[in-house]
Amino acid sequence: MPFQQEFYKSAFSVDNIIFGFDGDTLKVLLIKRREDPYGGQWALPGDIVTPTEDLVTAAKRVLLQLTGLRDVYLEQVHTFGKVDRHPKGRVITIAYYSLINIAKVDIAPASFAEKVEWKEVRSIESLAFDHLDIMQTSLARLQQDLKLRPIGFELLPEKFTLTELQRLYEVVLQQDLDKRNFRKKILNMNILNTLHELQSGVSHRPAKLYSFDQIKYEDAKKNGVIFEI
Amino acid sequence: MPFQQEFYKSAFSVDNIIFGFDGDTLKVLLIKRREDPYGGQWALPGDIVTPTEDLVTAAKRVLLQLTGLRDVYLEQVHTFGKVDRHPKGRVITIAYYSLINIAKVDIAPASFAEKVEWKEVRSIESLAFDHLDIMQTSLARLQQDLKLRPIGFELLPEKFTLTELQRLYEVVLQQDLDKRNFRKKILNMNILNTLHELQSGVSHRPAKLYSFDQIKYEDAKKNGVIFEI
DNA sequence: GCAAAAGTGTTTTCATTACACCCATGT
DNA sequence: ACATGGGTGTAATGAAAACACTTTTGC
Repeated sequence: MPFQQEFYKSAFSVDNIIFGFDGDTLKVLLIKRREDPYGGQWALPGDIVTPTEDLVTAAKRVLLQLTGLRDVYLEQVHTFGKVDRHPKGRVITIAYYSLINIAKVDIAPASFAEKVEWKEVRSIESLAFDHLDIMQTSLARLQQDLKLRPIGFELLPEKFTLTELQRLYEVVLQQDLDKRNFRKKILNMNILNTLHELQSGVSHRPAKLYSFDQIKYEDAKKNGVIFEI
Repeated sequence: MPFQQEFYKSAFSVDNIIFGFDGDTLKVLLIKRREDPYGGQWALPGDIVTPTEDLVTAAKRVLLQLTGLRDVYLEQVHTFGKVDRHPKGRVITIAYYSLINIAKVDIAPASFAEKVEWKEVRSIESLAFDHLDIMQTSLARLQQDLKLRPIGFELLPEKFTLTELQRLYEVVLQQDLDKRNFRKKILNMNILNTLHELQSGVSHRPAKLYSFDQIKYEDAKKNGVIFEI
């Protein structure tokens, strides 16, 4: 550890809450820490922000290392800075959540981690540092954002069925939604492209595929359409 | 400047967006900086967070210094950390907004400021550092929060009239509201005490005074009442 | 008695909710 | 032919919006 850090013992880091959806449950990407403090425990991936790097840049760097993905939906959540939150010194951390299409990712263990794994959000009971708190705060924020912004699509493949979309909302918000009302609401907003293409490989009537259209969304917004689920 | 700071040139600060309402306009407390960088310019009050101090503690300290107030409504907004946002080195800053009753305050210039003044939010066109951006982000957040949480009262005297409350909402949200509908909505929530006391010193029919009741609010919330304006 | 803001209900409009059956495909 | 999820419309309900006149006080 360089002298000035040893002395001043003050630094800032980013922590990433990387959400993924596998069609059934909401997951978050965790690492198993190799070293102390909290060696062997599950934690959120994160890293110290270097002196010449913007906060988002650092968050994107961690994300790229772990998932190989660029251009990912990223949102700053909150900054956690309790004096004693890190046993080795003063580290305040800025939390970012990101939404990724879980199928696109082939996760690669980073050097600082023994393992990297998708864990079901609902099953997580403890994490290193104050990461459980951070994760819960981020989840609450995701739930809030999901209702008011068209970001759910970030968690799905580019082409998706309305049922898949609905299921995503149900899982994240933890509430059941009415099928007909849900479809009406989404389709009336006019923010989706109806692809003239069907689901395949299912043993029932295949569903129509849709994709989110950013341009349509901007247009709709101009015309006073307010996204809300 | 101590050696390790000179060397590492990395620090974190808090900046406070202190909102006040004078019955007519929304104001924010600004300081005129005494020293460079940005000497002579208006800025948000803030300070470096010491190594042994929590973030909220630092924010409260700045607030106390400037206003003499403790126990103030305080909310973390966002963290600003662009590499070049501070000309003297790397300083990331955590923004907190607070809501205070403007009448309670006798503002005291802090040592680092030439002047401290309430400025109309709408009239502010530039500030030192990235403080304009910070202020605008905080205002947007306040507007959002004001609609969904019973925090408007924090900006008013303990006893207030419904017209005052309505005016506050109109000014902050920048939209007109219907008098009867507004009253209906607020009173139906059952979160106010009707004081059996009237306004005095006005040259028209005096209005009833009300106060916000936290206990009533908690009760209402339990019964499924959702605060929304 | 006039100016100024306080106070008060009803109707209309619109958005949300609740709800059940036929359809297309794979096995 | 049966199992599985896909796809569709209407009526009922409740919340939000629109709207105008009387009341009380100070001057």
